[in-house]
Amino acid sequence: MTPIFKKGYYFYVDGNVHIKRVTLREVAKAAGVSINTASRALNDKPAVSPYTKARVLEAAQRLGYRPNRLARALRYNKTRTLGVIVGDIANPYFSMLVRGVEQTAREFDYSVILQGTDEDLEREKEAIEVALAEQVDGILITPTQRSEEAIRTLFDSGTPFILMSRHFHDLETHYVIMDDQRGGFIATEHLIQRGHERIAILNGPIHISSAAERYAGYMEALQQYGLDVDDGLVIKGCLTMEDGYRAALSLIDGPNRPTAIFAFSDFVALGVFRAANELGIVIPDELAVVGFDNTIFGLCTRPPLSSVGGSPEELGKTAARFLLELLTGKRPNTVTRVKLPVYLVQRGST
Amino acid sequence: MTPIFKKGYYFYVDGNVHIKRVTLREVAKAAGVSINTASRALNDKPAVSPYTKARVLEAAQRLGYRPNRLARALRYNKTRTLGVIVGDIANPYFSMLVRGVEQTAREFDYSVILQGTDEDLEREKEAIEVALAEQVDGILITPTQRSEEAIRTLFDSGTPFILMSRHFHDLETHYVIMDDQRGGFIATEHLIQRGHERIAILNGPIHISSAAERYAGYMEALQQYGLDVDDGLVIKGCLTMEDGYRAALSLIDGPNRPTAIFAFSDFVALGVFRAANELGIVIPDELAVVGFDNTIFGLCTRPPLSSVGGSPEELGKTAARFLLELLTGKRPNTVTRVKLPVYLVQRGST
DNA sequence: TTGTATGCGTTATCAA
DNA sequence: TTGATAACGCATACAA
Repeated sequence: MTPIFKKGYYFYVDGNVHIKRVTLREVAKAAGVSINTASRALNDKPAVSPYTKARVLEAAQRLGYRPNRLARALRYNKTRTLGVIVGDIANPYFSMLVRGVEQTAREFDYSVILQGTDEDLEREKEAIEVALAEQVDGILITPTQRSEEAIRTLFDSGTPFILMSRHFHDLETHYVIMDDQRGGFIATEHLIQRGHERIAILNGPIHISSAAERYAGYMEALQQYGLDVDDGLVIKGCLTMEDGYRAALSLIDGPNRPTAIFAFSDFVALGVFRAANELGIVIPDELAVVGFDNTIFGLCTRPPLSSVGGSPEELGKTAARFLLELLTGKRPNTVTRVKLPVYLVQRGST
Repeated sequence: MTPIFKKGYYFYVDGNVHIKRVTLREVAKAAGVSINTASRALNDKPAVSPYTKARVLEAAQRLGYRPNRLARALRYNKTRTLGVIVGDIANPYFSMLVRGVEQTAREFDYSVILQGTDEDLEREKEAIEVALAEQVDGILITPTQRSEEAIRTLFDSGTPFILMSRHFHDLETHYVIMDDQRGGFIATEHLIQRGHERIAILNGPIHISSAAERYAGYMEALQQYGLDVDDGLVIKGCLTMEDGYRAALSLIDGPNRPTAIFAFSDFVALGVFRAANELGIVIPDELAVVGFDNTIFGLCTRPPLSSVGGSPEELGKTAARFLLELLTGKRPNTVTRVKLPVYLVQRGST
C-alpha cells in the first residue's frame, strides 16, 4: 500500500480520491463511551442517560458525523433506495414522471437511482442488473417491451417492482398505466366529431402496450363511426419530436394527406407543429392535431394543442407510493393494477 | 423475531418485504470451495485453478448470484455512485443536463442518485446530506445560490463536487458553466442590430450566477450601443414557462411595452409565446424573442425561436467526465473551471 | 445504564 | 492453489 498523500483538495490513495469520513467509532471515542452507547444515543433509543446522550450528540455535531447509510443498509438488508428506469430521461413525459417519483420517494425518505434505456433492450437488461446489484428495495420501470426477457429476470430476482405507463398482457405484474385505449378512442372520436374523416395516427412503437392500446382505441372509434381505415395513415414508431416531425413531413407531402393527426404524445405533436410551420400548413384549418399527456408544452404552440390528459407526474407519484406501500407492508400484496382515467382537453389545434 | 412467512409474491418479515438474495457464501458452498476462493474465481484474480473456477462460475450462474455492490462499497470505501442535484427535474434544461450526466456515468460504470431542490435552500441542504449519507463518491450540483451555506457544508465534507451551470464568485470550487455574460451580450446585441431599442429581459433569479452574468451581458450591450436602460424592462425571477407567461403578460399589458424580449431560457421563452398567442401579438413583427439553451422546443414554436446555444446535455457530460476523472486520479487536482462557448442561432422569432 | 461480541457480504492478508 | 481470518460501519442481543 502506497502512503497517503495530499494533492490539492483531496486525499489520494493509489491515485484514487480518498474521502476521510467520520465514523461512529470516532464519535464514541471522542465522547468517551462505547460504540453502541453512541449508536443508541444517536438513534434515540431508550436506556441511555441524558448526560451521556448530550455528550455523544455534542461530539457527533463537533466532528461532523454523518451516519453511513451503506453500512446501515448492509445491516438491515435494506437500502431505502428505489431503482427508476425510464425510456429517455430528457423526454418531457419521462422527466415529469421521474419528478413525481422522486418527490414521493423523498417523502418516504427513500433515494432514487435513475437510469435511462433509450428504449434499447440491452440497455434495459443492464439497467436492471445495475439496480439489483445496488440492492435497491424496489424498482419502477417503463419496460422497453422489446422482449419479456428483461422483466422476467426482474421478476425472478424477487425484487418488488411496478411497471409504469406500460404493461404486458401475459405477464402478471403490478402496473400503473393510463387508460390508453380510452384515450385513443376519445381523441379519435373528437376528431371525427369535428368533421374529419382522414385521420392519421402517429403512434409509438407498436410493441409498447400504450401504443397498441391507443391504436385499438383509434380503430374502435373509426369503426363505431363507420369510417374506413387507411393503412397509409397509420405511422408507427414515433417517440420523439424528431420522429413526429419526419412522419408529419412525409404524411403532408404524401399522396393522400390527412386532415387530422392524432399523435402519440405532446412531444411527438410538437414535431408535427414544426413540420406544419415549415410547410406553411395552417393548424387547425388545414390540419387538426391532438396530442397525448396534456403537458404544459401544448400551451405554447400556436394554436395551443388539444391533448388527452393524464398527468405523468401523477402517474409517477402513484406508482412510487404503491411501491413504497408494498415495501413497507402497508399495502396488501395482491397484484396492483391501476388504470388512471384520461380526459380530453380541447384547445385551438382542433 | 417473528417467523418468516410468504404472502403473495414476496417474503415478509415483521411486515416488511424481505428479498432473498444469493450471497457469495452460498455460491462457495454450492461449488464446494471456500468463500474467498469463490471470490477470486468470480473476480478473475490469479491463483485459482481452471477447474475450480469453472465450478464456481457454474454455481454462480445456476444460483443467479449477483455481487452485492453495497458490501463491496463498504469494503472499498467507494460506492461508484454520483449524487446529482438539480433545480427542477422536469425542467427541460435540467432533464437534458441529467441525461448527459447519466450517460457519461454509465460509461464509467457509475450509478446516479438524482435529487431535485425546486430551488429551495432547505431542500438543497437536505439533498446534500442525503447524498453524503449515501456515501456518494462525488456530487454534481446546480446550487440554488440562495446562500453559500449549503455548498460550504459540501466543501467541508471533503467529498469532491463540481458545480454545474452556476458558480460562486467568492468560493473556489470546480465548475462547468456556460459563458453566460457573452450569451447575454450576443442575444442583446442581436436584438439591437435588428433595430430594437426597447429590449426587455425576463431574467432568472438574480442570486443565480447565470442570471447575474446574462444581465451583465445585457447591460454591456445596451451601453456599448448607447441605449438607455429602463428598469421597467428588467424582470427577475423567471425560471419556468409559467413565470415567463406571467411576466410577458404584464410587460405587454404594461405602460411601455418592449419591442423585444430576451428570455432566461427557451422554457421561459415558451411562456412568452403562450402570452403572445393569447393576446394576439405577432412574433416577430410586434415582439421579437430570443431564448437561451437552444433546446429542440424552440423548433416547434411559430415562428421558431432564436436562441443562444450551448447544449445542456453537453454540459452535463463534461461535468460528469471531469468529476469522474478527478475521482479516478486521471485529472490533476487543480481547480477545474470550464466556461463552455455560446453562439447565437437565429430563427424566425427575431 | 453501559459495554462486549456478533453479523450483514465482500475483499485482502497471510499462512497452510 | 486454497482456506481461515480480519476488516469496512453500523445495530443489536446479551452480559455486566
